[in-house]
Amino acid sequence: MVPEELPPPRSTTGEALHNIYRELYSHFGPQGWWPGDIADEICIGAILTQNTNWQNVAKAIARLKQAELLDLRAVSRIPVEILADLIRPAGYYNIKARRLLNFTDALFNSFPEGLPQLFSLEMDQAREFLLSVKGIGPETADSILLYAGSFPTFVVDAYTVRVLSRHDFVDETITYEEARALFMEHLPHDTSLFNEYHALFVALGKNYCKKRLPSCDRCPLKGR
DNA sequence: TGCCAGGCCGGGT
DNA sequence: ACCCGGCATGGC
Repeated sequence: MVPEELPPPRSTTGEALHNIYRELYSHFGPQGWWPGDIADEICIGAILTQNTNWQNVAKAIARLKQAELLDLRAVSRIPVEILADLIRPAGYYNIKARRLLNFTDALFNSFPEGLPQLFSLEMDQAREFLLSVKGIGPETADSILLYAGSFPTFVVDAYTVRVLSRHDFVDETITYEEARALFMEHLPHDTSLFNEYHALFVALGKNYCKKRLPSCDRCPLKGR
């Protein structure tokens, strides 16, 4: 969603969140995360990228694609040891292989038709289901809902909290659900807005708001 | 070279 | 309800 389409904010918090979005968007432009990718690949990527650089995840995804396994039904049939070896470049490969199979097992047991059936639920119910899978926490669940299911849920990650706390907008000890509620309560529930906004936080965190080297001199949010 | 990356779980307080 | 160690590869 382009910032010009934002409806007028109804609170000072909403206004601040609008302004942050406008500034990030004008600086980085639309990010277009996972636009044409199929839902299966997005779910797999969401699990593989847990605490991991996307570059490494891309290597693992390429290996799965090469093996014709970029597909949840196919993944569900692979022995865990083989899967672990395939995704090795993503790091934490043993635990992530187990998590991928936890997900496909739970998915096809509860929803024989797979993702379309899961995504036919109400968002909160689909979220509950995802959170019940061992290895899927709130960020992974929200990523799957937003980027694979096109549900309007806000994805909070380490970058989000770091950016907001560096600019004294929230305390750095804020919980996941608190941070998510901040966005859900003060922004329109729009999938394309939440898609871009999350990706913009990542862009800022990677390029300016790094963990070390707080060289915020050129930060687009400088002074906010 | 060491630090970091688009978290989450399990055991201990 | 928090806190912390473990999980692992590859890039800068």
